[in-house]
Amino acid sequence: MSLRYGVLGLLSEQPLHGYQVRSRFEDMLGGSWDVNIGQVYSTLHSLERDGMVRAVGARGDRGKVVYELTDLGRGELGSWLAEPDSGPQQLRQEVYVKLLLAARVANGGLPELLSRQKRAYLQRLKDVARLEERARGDGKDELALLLRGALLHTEADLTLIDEWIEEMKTAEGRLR
Amino acid sequence: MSLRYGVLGLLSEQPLHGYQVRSRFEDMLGGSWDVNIGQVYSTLHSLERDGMVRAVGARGDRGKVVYELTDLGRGELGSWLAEPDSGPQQLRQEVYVKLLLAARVANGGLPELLSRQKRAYLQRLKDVARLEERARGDGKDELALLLRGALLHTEADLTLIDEWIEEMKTAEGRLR
DNA sequence: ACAGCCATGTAACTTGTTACATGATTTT
DNA sequence: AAAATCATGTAACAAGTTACATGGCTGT
Repeated sequence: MSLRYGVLGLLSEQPLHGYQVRSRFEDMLGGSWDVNIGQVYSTLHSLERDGMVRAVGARGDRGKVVYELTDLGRGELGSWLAEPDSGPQQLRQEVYVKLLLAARVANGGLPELLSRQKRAYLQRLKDVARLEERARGDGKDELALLLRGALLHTEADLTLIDEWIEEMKTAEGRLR
Repeated sequence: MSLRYGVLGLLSEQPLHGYQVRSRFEDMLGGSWDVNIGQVYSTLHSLERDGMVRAVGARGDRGKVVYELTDLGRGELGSWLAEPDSGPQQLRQEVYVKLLLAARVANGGLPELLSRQKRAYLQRLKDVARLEERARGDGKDELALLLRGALLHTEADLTLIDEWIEEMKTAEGRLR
């Protein structure tokens, strides 16, 4: 879904062809999403089918096909943007399922998994912090803000892991 | 992917049939994922095709088909559980794309979107807090921990939104 | 000439969603 | 007898990934 609206959003600034859409999208997200070029084209085709975009003019320069938003597409984008993201929190993320299952079926292995997961998060924290600094240096303020968000989320995951480890310790204590 | 491993994990405790898998899975996640029963069956079929599970015995009680883990499936589950969740932070979430696009193309509407989004998060915070209390009351400690995680993540999103609002104010100030 | 990028596309596949069809058993 | 729940499945679709095919243009 994100790519579909991403394409609409980028086209709302100016007409673009597929290859440009990809590079702008990746640029917008600081290269954190390797947008698949094949998917860009099928998204454009499906948007065209649905009357959201239209190919403008004949094939240009090197067989380029430039697309522009239709009124329908502009309206769709507008209402999507106006709507806040709700929907219940994603408990079904892979980590969560993994931790729950580990607690159920691999009780012996749980402490190791927790500490390994903690190390992975600490690494991610470093990576994200570095990316954020770079984005701020490049003057990409919006991207920097998003990376700040990623950092906050990673910190949340770390807190959760630490609390889990704590809880395991006290549960162990109760058993003795 | 989560459902695939979720099924493997649940089957590692004991053989189950499709309907049981769904109810255990939903129970495990506190009903926060309405697992589609059709998908449970196709996942079981695909796991069977890949040699991870096998139907045990003939059709029982009411046409029930009970599945059990194979050695291959047990091994696959084990290595998945042992591996921490890495992979770069999900910048490509719908909210992020939406906020970035709103900043680019709907500058006038951005403040409204931010405050609407903030209200949505505050509502989510309440919902999750209520779910967590209920889980704790029911003695579902692992689920309660996960919901605590969801709460921490929602707080992270709130912090991000607030920082964004702050940044917009100071940017406005610079323009005057 | 060749490597590498620009540019468009197709095919096969996986995960997940929605909706439907079928029938047995249990509860009201 | 009707409704709800248990139980298994299929079909059609949406979104995304991976891999491949094709050709033009640019720089070495």
